[in-house]
Amino acid sequence: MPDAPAATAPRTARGERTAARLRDAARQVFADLGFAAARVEDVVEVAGVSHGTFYTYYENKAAVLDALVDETAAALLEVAEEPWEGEDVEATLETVIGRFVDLILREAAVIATWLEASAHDPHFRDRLRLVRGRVATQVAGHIAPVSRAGHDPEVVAGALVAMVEGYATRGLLTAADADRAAAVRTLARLWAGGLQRVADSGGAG
Amino acid sequence: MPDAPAATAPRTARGERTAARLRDAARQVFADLGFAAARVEDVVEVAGVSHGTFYTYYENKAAVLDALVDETAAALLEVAEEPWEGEDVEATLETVIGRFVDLILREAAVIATWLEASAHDPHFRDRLRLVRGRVATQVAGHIAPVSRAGHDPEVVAGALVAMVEGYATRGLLTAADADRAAAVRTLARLWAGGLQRVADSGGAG
Amino acid sequence: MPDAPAATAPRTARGERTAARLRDAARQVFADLGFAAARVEDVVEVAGVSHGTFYTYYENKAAVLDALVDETAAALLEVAEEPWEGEDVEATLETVIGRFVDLILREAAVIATWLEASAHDPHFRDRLRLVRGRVATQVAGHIAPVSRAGHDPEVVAGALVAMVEGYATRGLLTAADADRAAAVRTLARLWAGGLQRVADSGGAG
Amino acid sequence: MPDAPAATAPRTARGERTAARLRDAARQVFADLGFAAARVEDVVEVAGVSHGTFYTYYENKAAVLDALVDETAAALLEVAEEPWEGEDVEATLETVIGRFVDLILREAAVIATWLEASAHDPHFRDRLRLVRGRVATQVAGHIAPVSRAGHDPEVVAGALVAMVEGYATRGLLTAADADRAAAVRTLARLWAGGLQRVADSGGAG
DNA sequence: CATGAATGAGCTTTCATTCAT
DNA sequence: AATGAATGAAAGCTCATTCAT
Repeated sequence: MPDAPAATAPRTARGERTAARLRDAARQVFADLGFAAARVEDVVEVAGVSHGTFYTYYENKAAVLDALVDETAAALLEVAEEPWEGEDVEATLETVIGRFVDLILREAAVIATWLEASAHDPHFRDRLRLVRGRVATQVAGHIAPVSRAGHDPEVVAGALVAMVEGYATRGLLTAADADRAAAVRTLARLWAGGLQRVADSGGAG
Repeated sequence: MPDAPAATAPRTARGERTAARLRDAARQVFADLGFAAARVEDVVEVAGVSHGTFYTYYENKAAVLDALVDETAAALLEVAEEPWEGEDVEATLETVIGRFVDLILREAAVIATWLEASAHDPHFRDRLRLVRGRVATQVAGHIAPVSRAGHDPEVVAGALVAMVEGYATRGLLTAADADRAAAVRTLARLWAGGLQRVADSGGAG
Repeated sequence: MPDAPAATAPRTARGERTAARLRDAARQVFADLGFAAARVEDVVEVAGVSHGTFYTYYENKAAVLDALVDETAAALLEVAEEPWEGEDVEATLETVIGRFVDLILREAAVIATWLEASAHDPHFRDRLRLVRGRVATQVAGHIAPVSRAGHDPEVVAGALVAMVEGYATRGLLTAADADRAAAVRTLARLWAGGLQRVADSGGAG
Repeated sequence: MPDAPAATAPRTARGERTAARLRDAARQVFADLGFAAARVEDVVEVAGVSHGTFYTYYENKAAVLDALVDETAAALLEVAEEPWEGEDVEATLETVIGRFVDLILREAAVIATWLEASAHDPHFRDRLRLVRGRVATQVAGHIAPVSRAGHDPEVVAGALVAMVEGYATRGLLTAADADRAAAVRTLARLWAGGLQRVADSGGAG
């Protein structure tokens, strides 16, 4: 990562396939065991390649996670940058929140591992801060108009984003699709009501 | 007898003091390095005892964390069970949220380590689920009256609790006390507005 | 996958050579120090490999011993299953006993370690019982014809086998080959005489 | 043992009782776990005394075993020195062998531990050789008259003693008393027959 | 005498990483 | 590119032994 020059980028299609197999395997192993407990051996076993091959493509365990985080972070930023369209506030929020919830559920394994690695690795901590900050700033831009002085839009946005991320990562939404839709609707109502309140009242109370 | 574990509960005041020193040291080391990177040697160094002494009181690294989690979990449940008093909804919420935020900030190191350990250790994952569930249930009991059919009070409570926990654990609140107060006020407004909205509208709309 | 043990069977000729070197080294170290006092480090030092390599092929100290016991047990059963040929009883017994004595002397190191390990490890105790039982049963089959009612052939066989095993493992036979031959002749006479006596007299007398 | 001056001999009746409790506990723990796996902690737990108390009476684990071996060795030598009385050879042998078998069964735990410790501790190996040698010499003295040139009485005695010791320590005799008596009778017949044979025929064959 | 806390040497085991094939 | 054997640093943990109370 900061100083990792050894692993060569795959030059052939076969090489790219192997690298992808390793990423997929890592995603699965991290989901099952977490980052700390996962061993390179577990990853290569699932990927069906030999031990040495791993190091042809990735410097170390952190490097695969970093590659997975690349994908997840890009997807998060993409969703964050999509426009908020629609007349009805609640409907708009439902759409936006739905996108985030879907993405978070899809990337749950990577996100959980990312959070775990952040606990001891400054590199992942920094990336997390960066992405969370960008998402919050984007959201803050959308809600700024409705927020009066006294309530920092970044704080409001941070709190609302934390609500969605927190709820989605708790593992309570895995089951039926109806549950997901109902929860998203509830989250949208909470956002809408909360936003209206901070718009109506200033910070002075 | 055949497989009696080495670790025993301290039988004298001196022993209890040593165990407490180890817990304090662990709290600090976990905060600095995270659970995965922390070594037992780091803990005993900070505690100023020998390597073997650690194992007199704790089976392993996870056992000290478990002891710390005992304290934090008890504190969280205690706060969750305090009554919600006061006429004004927002003022009440501010008090309640303030208590949680204070506690979470005070126990930030343990909570962060607990979350990290949950990624690979089912024991900590279970404890986390249990405590979060109990807190959400308590909150759900308080807000049920204002929640109409169509919005599961547990979902609403879970989301609001996630917001507070998420916001407080992001490390954005460490600085000035004024920041903290303002953030708590904002969170209270978001709760109040959100709660009112889910009370006014059913789940169908 | 979650709990795949480190030790694997060697997949190449080079690996098999290394595993064999480790077995040879263990045999020697066990002979010199006994099982309890032998350290894995002693074994790898003699084998001329690194510490980690040991664990590539054997889970632990007991696993190498088990591999050595595999060989010794097979050799014992092979000898036990050889036919008893010859007209003259004493000559036949001398041949058979000679085979056992030779084998026991050759495998003395492994047998002594096996006995030692049996004192605390049920696995080795079970294997010992199994092999001793099989040998005794084979011998019992050969002597049954000369054994009258009242003397259980298994008891007679067990006692005679114990005599040979006991005598050979006492470390009194290492010196000259003439000593060995004389001792074997004495043992054969004792068997022959004992067998004739239990054949002539019933159990009641 | 060779150089162990620290542990003081108990001076009071209470002290002697504690020392005896420790010996009894050690006997039991050694029987259950073997010498290598037994820990001082296991012994003190069974004895119901504290960890430190152990070292008031015994230098270390080997010292308690040595104390137990003192008792067992004395009992063995005492039996070995008893006169062989009786007209009938087989009846005499039955009496003598019965005494040994009884003693060995009674002291089985100590003997097994003694054998185990002999594998790596020269002190116990020497004591074992000494006692076995004395017993064999005593037996050899009794059987010398019936043994012709060509069969060393010490070899004959060693083999016969090995038969009894081996049979009695295999754990096949624990059950009914009738079994024991039958086995002793069989062993006596085997001795008698073997002895007669080596008396009738010289070493030359 | 008895207690049990404290010590620390020493062994086991793991696993990321390198390297010869 | 791929393989898997070999390495060795780093922890983990145990337990005999000492010592303050």
